[in-house]
Amino acid sequence: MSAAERSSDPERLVRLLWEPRGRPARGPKPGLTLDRIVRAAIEITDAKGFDALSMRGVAQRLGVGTSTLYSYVPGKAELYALMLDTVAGWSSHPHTLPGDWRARYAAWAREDWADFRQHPWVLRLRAEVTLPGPNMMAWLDSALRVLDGTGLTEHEKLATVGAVDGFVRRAAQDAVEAPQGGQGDSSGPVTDVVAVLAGWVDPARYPRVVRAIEEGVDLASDARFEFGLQRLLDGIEAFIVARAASSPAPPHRDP
Amino acid sequence: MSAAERSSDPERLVRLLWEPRGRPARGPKPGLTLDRIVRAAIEITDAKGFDALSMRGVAQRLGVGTSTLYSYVPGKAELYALMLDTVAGWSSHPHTLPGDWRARYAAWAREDWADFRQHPWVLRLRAEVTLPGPNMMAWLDSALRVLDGTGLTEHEKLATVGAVDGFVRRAAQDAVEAPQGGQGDSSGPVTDVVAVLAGWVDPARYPRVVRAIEEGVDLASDARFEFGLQRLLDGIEAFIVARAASSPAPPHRDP
DNA sequence: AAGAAATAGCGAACATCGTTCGAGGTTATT
DNA sequence: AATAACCTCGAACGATGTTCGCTATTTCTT
Repeated sequence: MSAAERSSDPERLVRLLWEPRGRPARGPKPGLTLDRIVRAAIEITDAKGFDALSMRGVAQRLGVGTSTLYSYVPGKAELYALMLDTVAGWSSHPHTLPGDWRARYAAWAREDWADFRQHPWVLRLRAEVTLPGPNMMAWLDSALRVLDGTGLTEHEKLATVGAVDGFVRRAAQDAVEAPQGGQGDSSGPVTDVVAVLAGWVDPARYPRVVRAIEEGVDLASDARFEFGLQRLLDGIEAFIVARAASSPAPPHRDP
Repeated sequence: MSAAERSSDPERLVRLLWEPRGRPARGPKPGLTLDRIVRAAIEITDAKGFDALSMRGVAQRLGVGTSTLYSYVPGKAELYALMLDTVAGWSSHPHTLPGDWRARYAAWAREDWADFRQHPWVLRLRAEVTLPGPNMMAWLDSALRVLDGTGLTEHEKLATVGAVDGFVRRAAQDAVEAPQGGQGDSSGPVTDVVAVLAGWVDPARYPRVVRAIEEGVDLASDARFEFGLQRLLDGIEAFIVARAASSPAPPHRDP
């Protein structure tokens, strides 16, 4: 059973994520901080990949014994949660971006699209962490705020945020898995796999996939990303416009 | 470094996924089959969760020594790939569903939406496996086939498939992480986390999130899923219609 | 000032995991 | 019969996350 699955103490994780961290009343001065640990973990993961992150590695980077970390973090699952909330803090809040809701969502999506490709391990993290931290929550609140005055219900707003975010993540995952990644480097194990694969796959069985490949689809291209994004935003905008036409739309509600 | 990250021999994985498996020329009769191993792994994962899957567990379930598995599978990463392609075989091919492209995509999305919630570990698998198998490829070919005659380019078709799939995955992940999951059971560690969380989060800092919660949003509700799905399909349909209007649309191309 | 309490640091150990090795047994070809 | 190819598997290797017990340090209590 891996670290990310253990249930552990939920309250401790919540406190760790949400409680302002202060110096304890007694005992020796801590030589480390939670932030330094999380930062070291992120640096390692950025440099060597998600699977290269280990508690021993983090400790070594910080020049402490491995077990020292456990005075600060209950376990690796909690470290994951802290890492994820930290990177959530990097994203700019959608409601501070310029333009109307559509421009703001598009800008947010493009920013995430770039970030995910630069830090692919965030995609892995999100698959393992379930508890949101303060930064994630603040970001979500901002994303919902962008939809103020659109006439959408709260349910619809949340569904909208999820739809856009889901699209971005899937597109980024495709791009990360893509053989070339648009970087011009055609060597490496991934490309090898595709090359070997090409020898085994029967073109007659998958004519449309083969045709797409022949036409040179690039899973990591911005054009592909933009197409999906615009279609999605089109659908949302059409709904907002249609609803506004069918009922008066107050710019702000007051009960 | 975890099993899923090792590069290993790409060709061996490709052969394992793609080559029809026949009895070897000499040597004793194999007591196992790849299918039995994969099936056992899926059963364990279904019953005890993704992180409870271990090579030792699979061997034990099959009544063999652990190292025996390595005559059939190079490693756990390859087992993951085989598991994923096996579940990909469960999905019905979109082009065999009734209706036009929109009805077919909606039906596929709903099917996946149900499957992902019943087998949440598939979401974890997809985050780790990058090489597609024959079933996945056949499914993709079918999904592209549904868009025949829509006037979309190959790039656009692929982007469309990815957009819908991304939406479904994100919605399913939300649903899986949701505290109640619509099952009426409000105990368990996840709910504990939310309960504890409620005590720490400051409503004033996240007014819109709090309001959504107060209005009783259910991340696992079908209504939420349908809303996002329909908006996305709306956007795609509008694009198809607009393009058809601007240029003659041959039902089939021929060069 | 002195003792108690609480915490930090950490080496060593534990349990588990994926994986490899090598010996011994089985089957089909030569 | 001899050989080559393969299967099986106990034992071991290396790595991981985590716990334990001890010492040292700082602060609170008296």
